[in-house]
Amino acid sequence: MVDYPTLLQRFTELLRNQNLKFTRQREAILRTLHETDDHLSPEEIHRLVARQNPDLNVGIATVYRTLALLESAGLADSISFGKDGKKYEIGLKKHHDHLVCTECGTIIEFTDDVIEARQEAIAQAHNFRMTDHTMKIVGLCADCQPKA
Amino acid sequence: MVDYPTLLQRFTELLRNQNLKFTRQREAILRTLHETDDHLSPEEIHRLVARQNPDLNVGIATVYRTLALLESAGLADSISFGKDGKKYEIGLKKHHDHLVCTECGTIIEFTDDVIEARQEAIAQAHNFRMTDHTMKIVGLCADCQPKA
DNA sequence: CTTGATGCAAAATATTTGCATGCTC
DNA sequence: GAGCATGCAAATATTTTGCATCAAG
Repeated sequence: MVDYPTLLQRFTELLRNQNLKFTRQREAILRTLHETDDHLSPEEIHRLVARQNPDLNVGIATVYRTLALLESAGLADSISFGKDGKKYEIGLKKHHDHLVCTECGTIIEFTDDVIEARQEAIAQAHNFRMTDHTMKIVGLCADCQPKA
Repeated sequence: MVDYPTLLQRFTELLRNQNLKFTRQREAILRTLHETDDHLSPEEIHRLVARQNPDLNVGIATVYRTLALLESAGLADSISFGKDGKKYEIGLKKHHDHLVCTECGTIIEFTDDVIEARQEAIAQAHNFRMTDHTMKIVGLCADCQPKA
C-alpha cells in the first residue's frame, strides 16, 4: 500500500500541473479512499467522507467529480461487478487482480507475474499500447462453497 | 462462433426447464445478439431489434428483462468499461478475453491458453471454485496511437 | 384456460450539469 | 481579486417495477 504522504504529494503535484485547486473536500475524499483501502461505490465514499468531516458538508456531485479526476490521473481505479455498479479503490498499489465471490461479495486481491508478463505480450502482439488491465475471477470462496 | 440453431436449442431448453415461454420478442433479441456478434449496450440492442422487427414493437423493459435472463443462463455475457456502461455479447463462444481501446472504443477478443491455465491455478490456490473469469486489457489500439 | 410475458408509464437509481456563491492561489 | 470548486437542485441517463392486457403452452 502507498503511504499517505506520498499519495498526497502526487495529488498536489497533479493539481498544480493542471492549475487546479487543493480543497478540503478533495483531500477528504483522497484520504478516505486511502484509509479504507477497499472497493467503494461513490455513495459509500460520500457517506464515509460526510461522516468523517461533519463540518464540510460534501455534496455527492463533488464526490463524482473528484473520483473522475483521481481516476483520470491514475490515483484511483475503478472496477465494476455485475449489479453492484462501479467501485473505486486507491491507485498506485502494486498492480493486482481480483477474485470475487458471487455469494458473499468478498473481494480478494492477488498478483501473478506470469499473467502480468503474458498480458504485456498480448498487448504487443495486437499493437496495443497498454495503459491498464484488469482480471477478475469470479466464483465461490472457500466459505461459501457447499460443504462436500 | 456458435451456430444459431444450436443457440436457439439451448434457449428453448432453458425456457422449458424453467416453465418460461418462448416469445417472438425473446427470440428476436437472441437473434440480434447472435447476428451482430459484437458488444452492444441494451439501448443498441433495443434499437436493432426494433428496426429488424417493426411489427413487434419491443419495449426497452423487455430487452433488459431478456438480457438478464440470457446472462443468468450463460447465453449472454456482459462486460463494462469506462463511461460507456455495460455491453452484452452472445455467450457460448470459446472463452476469450478483451482488449479495449480507450480512444475509439474498439473491442478486440483474444484467447490465451497460458492465462487460462494460470487463472485456474490461482483460483485453486485461494480455494475458490471458479465459475467465470474475465480479463480486460485497456490501452490504445494501433490506429489511435499518436504517430511516433 | 392458466400463467407467464409484454408494453407503457411511473418509479427508483445513478450520474451529470447549470449556476450563484465561496475558497484557493 | 480572479478563477476554479462547491453545494444544491434540476436535468439526464439508466434500470426496474406495477399493472392491465396479450399470448404461449
